[in-house]
Amino acid sequence: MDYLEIQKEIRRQFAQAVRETFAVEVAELALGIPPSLDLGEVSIAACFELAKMLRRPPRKIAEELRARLLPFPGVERVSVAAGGYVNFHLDRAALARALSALRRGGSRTPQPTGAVPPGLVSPDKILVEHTSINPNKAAHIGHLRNAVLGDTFARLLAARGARVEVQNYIDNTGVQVADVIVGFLWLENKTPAEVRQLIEDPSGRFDYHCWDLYARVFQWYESEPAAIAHRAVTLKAIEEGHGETAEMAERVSTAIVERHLETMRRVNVEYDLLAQESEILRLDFWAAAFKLMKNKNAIRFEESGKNQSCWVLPAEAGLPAQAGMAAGDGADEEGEEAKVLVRSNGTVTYVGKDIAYHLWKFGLLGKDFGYRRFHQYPRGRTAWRTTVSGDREAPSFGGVRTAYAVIDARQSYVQSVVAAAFRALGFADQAAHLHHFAYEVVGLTPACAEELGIELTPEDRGRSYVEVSGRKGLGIKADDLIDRLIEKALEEVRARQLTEDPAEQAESARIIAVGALRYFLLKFSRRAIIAFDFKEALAFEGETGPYLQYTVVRARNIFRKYQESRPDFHAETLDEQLSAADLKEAFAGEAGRDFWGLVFLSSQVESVAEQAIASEEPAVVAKFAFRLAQAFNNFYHHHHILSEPDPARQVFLLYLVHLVERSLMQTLELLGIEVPERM
RNA sequence: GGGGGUGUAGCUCAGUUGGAUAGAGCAUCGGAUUUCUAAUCCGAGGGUCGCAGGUUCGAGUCCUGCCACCCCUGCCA
Repeated sequence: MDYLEIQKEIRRQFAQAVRETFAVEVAELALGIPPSLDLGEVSIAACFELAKMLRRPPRKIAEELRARLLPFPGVERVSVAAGGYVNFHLDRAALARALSALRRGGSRTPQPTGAVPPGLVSPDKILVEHTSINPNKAAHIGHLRNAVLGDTFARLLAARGARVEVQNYIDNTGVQVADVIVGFLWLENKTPAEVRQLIEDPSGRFDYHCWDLYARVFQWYESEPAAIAHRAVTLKAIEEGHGETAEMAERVSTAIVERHLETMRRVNVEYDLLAQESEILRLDFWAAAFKLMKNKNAIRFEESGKNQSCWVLPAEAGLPAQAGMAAGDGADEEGEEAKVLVRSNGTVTYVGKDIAYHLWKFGLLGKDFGYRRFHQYPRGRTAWRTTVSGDREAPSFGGVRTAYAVIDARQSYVQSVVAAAFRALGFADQAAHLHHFAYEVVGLTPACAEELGIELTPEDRGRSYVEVSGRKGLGIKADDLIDRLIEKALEEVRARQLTEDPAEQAESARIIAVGALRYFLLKFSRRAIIAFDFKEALAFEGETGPYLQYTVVRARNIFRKYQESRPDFHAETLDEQLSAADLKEAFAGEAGRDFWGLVFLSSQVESVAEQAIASEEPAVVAKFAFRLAQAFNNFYHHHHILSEPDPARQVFLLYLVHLVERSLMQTLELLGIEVPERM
């Protein structure tokens, strides 16, 4: 039995013991870990609760239960501690053996992939939507946080056996794209041919050009308010989907999407499907959703009032209370406010389109996209893109029972509107499986902002962070940051003189830079606002990705060196050289405790992954990886393995190193962090 | 006005669903390795867990009321 199985068994048997002894049920039995390994590995505090119910001292209850719990497979003994904790002391040799089996043959973490054969709509498939950047300019660090969180979450789900489909929503017909097109047409006076040339120019960076252009368009709108009229005209042309303007928008947004995919590929993020708003429009997804909502009376046409001539989702539908001003001023404001889905001019709002998209995700729309291949990743995955008429050999997408949408916390209200619409339609079950994976934005520390040449007010300087602004062109572009990280990592790699080969140096620098970045973005819980600071983000020491990578390299160096004189050696066979009695002895007593601590920690990878999924918190895995690495580094300092004179003990130490290396490696794969050959 | 979030060491943050003696990293100071690489390890100082009540065997964690900061509250997306 591995750790997860033992936990499950303890829950079951403890509940049963309580039932049989006291004829009461314990609900949601929480398992803990005692403060010291001497007190056991699994603890239950339920007896304090039971004491009240049974009117008996908790310690007595614990004692009574303890007697009933043995024999227990995988558990050596059960003890009662402090006022009434029931603690389980696991059979160390047995757990180590189970862990070896679990870690054998390298990582069995399946790659997240959602490619399901056509026609096979899968209710157990899980959809993760992330990234979803407006395709009108280069990606920035906030987008990286979204993508890395979503990608890591998808990896976690896949590692726990789920079939995962990763979608990236492309709002290619929205205002933000329109604004950039306005810039090309009226600020730069470019013809479609010239824009195409700009896209294809290998010496420039099209996404960076758009970044600046977008900011210039906003300056223009501010200095000449009349100019904003161009936006509506352009947007209308894009939505209608024909003519030169629409073609330009299509070309520009596709070029930007390609840049985004490349940027994300650099940080080990891939997608299965790009779901585009243009197809939601062209294939009348909205019309289908609209009809559905009308038929089920989920929405209402307003004859009067401030939303006159609009179709709205009424507040009664269960919208969260956000509503208007207090009625005290005598105005005829209503206490509750409805959400407009169709404007008085007949156009649909963003929320409306999002409802249609989400209905499709759950297979509730009765319509489907066409699909065409868009990008082939080197490791074999294919990113598909929605089209009007599709490719016959395309796999099926959507039609899931559970969907996660990684969207920043500012959009919580809008996301709750989508769920409310689901409930109003009678899709309560689907609404409950529609998870808004909310995370906080990335800001800049005032010092960092000033370093970038952003002028700050004295008030701003006092804040812990300042907001980035795409409209002002203020922020840190993802690729610039990655470049800087690689540059710094390369300096460090060269300084260590481990290799002369420039290709290996470059590869190591890339891996280290990406590891540092991904860990930096993952180590904060998703509700924390990250105040970005170059010093912290570029750190390679302490609680960082490179620290984790270095730990794995250290472990591997031991084997590398050991193997030099023993070419036939295989770490996989170490397990066989140790009997149960050997293991039992090695983990016993004062001396064995630290060894055992390493194994016990290593055995928690799966349990930590489950916890991260349940709490939708990838940081849990990041923190765990760091703890495991720290424990190993401490061990590494205290035990010199290659010079160990006792051969039996040396085998055991090698065995430990191997277990930790496999476990840490598996954890890093969950985090999307690679490990270089040498560091 | 209403809804949501946050408040823990000088700084940046964890805190396993209410449990056993509040923890890391950075920064500061002091130590360690002729050895499997120091991108490492050990140690020290540093805390009114925003404030005040409450709930109970037990509260950083839950409930109430304040205070501070942030976000949302569009016929923008």
